[in-house]
Parts: sequence; C-alpha cells; structure tokens
Amino acid sequence: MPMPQTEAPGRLQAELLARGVRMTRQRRIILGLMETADQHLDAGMILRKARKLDPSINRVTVYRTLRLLKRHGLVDELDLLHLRGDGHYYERHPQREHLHMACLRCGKVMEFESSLFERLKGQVERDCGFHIVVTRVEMGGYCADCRR
Amino acid sequence: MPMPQTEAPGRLQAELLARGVRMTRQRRIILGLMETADQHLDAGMILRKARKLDPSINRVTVYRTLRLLKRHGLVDELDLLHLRGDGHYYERHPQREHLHMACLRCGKVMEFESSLFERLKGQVERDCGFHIVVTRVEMGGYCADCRR
DNA sequence: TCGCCTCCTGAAACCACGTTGCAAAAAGAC
DNA sequence: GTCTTTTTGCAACGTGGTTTCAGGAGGCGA
Repeated sequence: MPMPQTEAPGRLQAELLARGVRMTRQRRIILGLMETADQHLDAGMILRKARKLDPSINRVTVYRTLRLLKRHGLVDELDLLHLRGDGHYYERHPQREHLHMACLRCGKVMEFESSLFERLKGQVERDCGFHIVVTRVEMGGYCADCRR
Repeated sequence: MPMPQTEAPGRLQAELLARGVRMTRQRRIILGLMETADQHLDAGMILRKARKLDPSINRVTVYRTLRLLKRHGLVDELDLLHLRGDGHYYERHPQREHLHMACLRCGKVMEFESSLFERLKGQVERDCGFHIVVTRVEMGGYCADCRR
C-alpha cells in the first residue's frame, strides 16, 4: 500500500518547532519515521520501528506524540474500517485531501484524489452552513487485482 | 441529532429471518430499538435501553448481535471522529448512503445526501477498478448554530 | 404436542488499545 | 552551568470488545 511522498522531509519537526514545541530525541525519531513511512502506521508499528533506533522508547511516549500531532492538525487519524484490527492509523495531513479504498480481500489500501470530492465539500459548506475542518473518507470493497 | 426514519419497522428482523437466523427474545429487543432509535447508538446505549425492557440481557449479547448485523451488512459502523469517546456507533444501512457531519463544538451529528457523492463513487469504481461495498464519510467542523 | 438437535445466552475471565499519576530526566533560555 | 518548565518512563488503570464454556431456548420434524 504505497503512500505518495508529497511533502518535504523534516516538515513535521519544523512545524512543531515553529509552534514552540520542545524537540526531544524521542520525538525526532517518531516524527522522522512517520515522514519516511511508505504506508499507514498504527501506534504499535511506530513503537516497534522507534525501538529499533532507540530501545528505551516507551509506548506511552508514542501515544503522547501522536496525540500532540493530532492536536496540531499535522496528522490524520484513520481506522481503515477495522480491516486489520481495532486500532488507528496515522498519515501526515496532506495539502490535498484524498479518500481511502481498503480491499476487503487482500487488505491493500489505496488513495484517490478527486475534484468531485472538493466540490462535495463545497456543497456541504454552502448547503448546510457547516464549516469543515477535517474529513475522513473510507471505502471498503474489492480492488482490481482481487476481482481477477 | 435526528435521524431520518426512512425504513419500515421490522425490516431488520425480517431480513435476518429471511437469512435463516434464529430469532430470540434478546435479538428482537435489540433490533426493535435500533429500528426506532432517533440517533446513532453505541453498544453501551443499546445495552442500557435493552435492559429497561429485559434486565437480564447481557452486554456480550449486544456485541454479538451487532457483529451479526454488521456481517450481514444490515448496519453501518461509525466512530464519528471519536468526538464522544472511543467506541462505535451504529445505524441501519440506508438504501441511499449519506455522509456524517459532526460538530466539534456541540457534538451534534448531521446527515447529508448528495448526488455528487454518488458520482464520486462512480468515478472511483471506473477509474480505479475498485468495486465498492461499504462507504463511510465523516466530516468534523462547526455547524451553523455554533458559528453564531 | 413433544423431542431433539442446534444455535444462542449469561457469566467470568480475558485481551488490546489507550490514558493517568508521579518521580526522575532532559530542553532550552539565561 | 543553573534554573524553570516540559517531557519521559514506569506502573497502574480504564474502556471497549472478545473468548470460553456450561446451561437454556428456538424451531423443525414426527
């Protein structure tokens, strides 16, 4: 499940520093691996990867860092329809929002950008007087490969 | 957070019977209150309501019934962006899918149907060769009332 | 109507994910 | 380097959901 690498590395760290957040060794590691990830990561995966770089990192720190990033709107939280379990998956907040397609058979997660979705958001804002801050679109189904 | 009452009461029960599922007193109660609910319910709310009708109902039975309904595609699962906690909310699977708008300030959940969303699904099916089975659209933001 | 097989239920224990409280450690401003 | 403030690791806790298993009920066929 490849994830487009659209942002400059180090951006998460730069954003936090610009907001006056203290930069620790642990945070640098976690931010770094989220920036170079080629798939959506959950807290457990992040912890395992982080421990390879620094075995003393605690899972609490991972959760706290994820919460920090979420609060600052720097990552989006997904659950990918619980196909792979109960937890949450994280991705850097993209400049252009996309929707997620998760294959019910092979588990692959694909992303898709569409101007129709931008129009849909515009319609919601106009027709409902609702000011959208975050969106989350997840579709479950069968990918081209699994349909044979 | 009103929920449009678009389906005939008893439909969930009829669907399960048609599929050869055994109908118990407990299931009748749970299905009945999901059909007449005027808002999205989570497992705890369903348990509390069910116990008013039959105090011996166990939470395990609620979870098992929800899983049964989910497996049969009769209810959709939402988490409404965790605005109200970690759990999941359930609604009867509607014939016309809609998106959910959750207000970050007052917690109100609104629903919205749009032909643009139908077109978006068509685009995904065509352009990605992805056969959509379930969708889930959640938007967080500020409702007309809370924007003053 | 009864009997029987099967499926379902309640109870308790369990599990996964995430959070909290607190003392020790580290950032970073001076 | 010193001092203040924030962050960390650890252990204990909370919540939402699942498993195991013995007993109980559904509903079919006679």
